[in-house]
This record gives sequence, structure tokens and C-alpha cells, in this order.
Amino acid sequence: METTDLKHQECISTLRPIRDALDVLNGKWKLPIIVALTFGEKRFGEISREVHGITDRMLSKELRDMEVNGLVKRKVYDTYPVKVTYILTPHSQTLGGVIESLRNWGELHRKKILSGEV
Amino acid sequence: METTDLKHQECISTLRPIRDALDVLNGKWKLPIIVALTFGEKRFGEISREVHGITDRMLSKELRDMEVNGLVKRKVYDTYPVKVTYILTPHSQTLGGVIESLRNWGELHRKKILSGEV
DNA sequence: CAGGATCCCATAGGATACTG
DNA sequence: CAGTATCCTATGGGATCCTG
Repeated sequence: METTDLKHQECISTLRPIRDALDVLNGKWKLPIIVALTFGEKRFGEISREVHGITDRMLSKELRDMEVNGLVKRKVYDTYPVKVTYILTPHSQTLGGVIESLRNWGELHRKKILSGEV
Repeated sequence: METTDLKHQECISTLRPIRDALDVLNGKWKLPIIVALTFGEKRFGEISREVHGITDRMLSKELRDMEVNGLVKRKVYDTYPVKVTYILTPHSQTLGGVIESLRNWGELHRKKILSGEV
């Protein structure tokens, strides 16, 4: 294996975690759901009402996905009718820096594009 | 408008630049293309060979997209047959921090998932 | 209430062939 | 060489209805 191949391999393995991170954040609804849960533990119906436009199907799907990724915790109360709440996990808090970074660059990018700088 | 609505509006406007940033990076091929161009100006065919698995159609599409977003610059040489090269712009360099941030979190995330911590 | 089931459409992306 | 055109599949996401 020669130098350029080594470099290439290094970059490929660098790419994997980046893709992981992007996948966790991606899709139309994950960020809005995180925002909704930022203000505290919420029930399914509450999130549904706060994240404007989301359907029950997508909310259900995204919450399950986020639970698998350890971003939210699902709590079931044994009442009738059943009550289910979702809450952000400590792990989700570690996303703060990434989101900040994305936001800052997004703002910079928008400014440059609008000013015709790029 | 009451307090919760104000908070909500603030968060929505915060979300926009984040989405912008995610959109610029997203898709299967943008990062690998950036990696390929990191080692310097390259021709269409060279990128095609370095980014394993990409089709001409996707490469063409992604390069155009990245050009619109000011990440790459396209240079046409008036030779026969025509020679075209692509090079990363200074603006694309500003992505460095975001990518670092994504990579670090992605690695942390993977560790936590694999260790069963989440 | 908290979803699942079903159906539908739009877009991402792949395969192959073709052209200035 | 540097793409474009065409056709196809898979996935994301929406709409609607149903149920424990």
C-alpha cells in the first residue's frame, strides 16, 4: 500500500463518524423534536402539537429512532388511558456543541451567499 | 403572543441555519468529494476514480450543487478535448470546525452505543 | 391517548447508454 | 474527457383511517 492509499484510508475512517453524526441529526423532524423536548419532559400528544405539521406516524418513527440512538428516553405510566412521556437524555446534551457549530456555520454561510461573496 | 410562543419562534429561527448547514453537507457523496479535493485541484475523471462507487451522474450533480454553495470552483481549460478541474474554495475551508465537531461527536456516540452506555 | 396499518407521492441515488 | 439522457428502485415523508 503506498502513501496516497494510506492517506485515503485514513480519510475514509474519518468519514464514518461524521456520517454517523449527520445521520443522527438528519431528517425533517429530529431537530424540531429536540427543541420541543428542551423545555422538559413531554407527552406524545404535546410534542405532536408543538412540532407543527408532523404526523403521528413520523413522530412515532422519529422518537423510536432517537430512542435507539440514546437521545430520548421513553417513559410509560401505568394509567388508563396509558400515558407516555419522552425526555432528553444526558447523552443528547452532548450534541450541544455540534449544533452550535452547525448553527454558526449556517449563519456564516447564509451571509456569504446573500452578500454574493461566494 | 405569549412567552412560550416567543421561545418557540426563537428556536425556529435558530433551526434554519442548522438545517442550511446540514443540507450543505448531506447526501452520500459530498464528504467523500471534499476529501478527494483536499489533496488538491482535480479533474472530473480523477475525482470519479477516487470516490469509489460514484456514478458520473451523481458526481456531476453533486459538484454542481457544491459549486452553487460556494464550496468548489470549476475551472475550464480551453483545450481539445476540454479539460475541467475542480478545486476547494476558501469558503469550504471554514467547514473545518463543523466537520471536526461532527467527527468528535460521532466517535463519542459510537463508543457509547457500542459500550451499551446508552 | 399513543400509536400502527395502509396507501401514495416526491426525491435520492443507481445502471446504462450516448454525445460535443 | 466531461458530462447528459433515460429508466429504474429505494427511501423519506404525507394523508387517512384504525385500535388497545
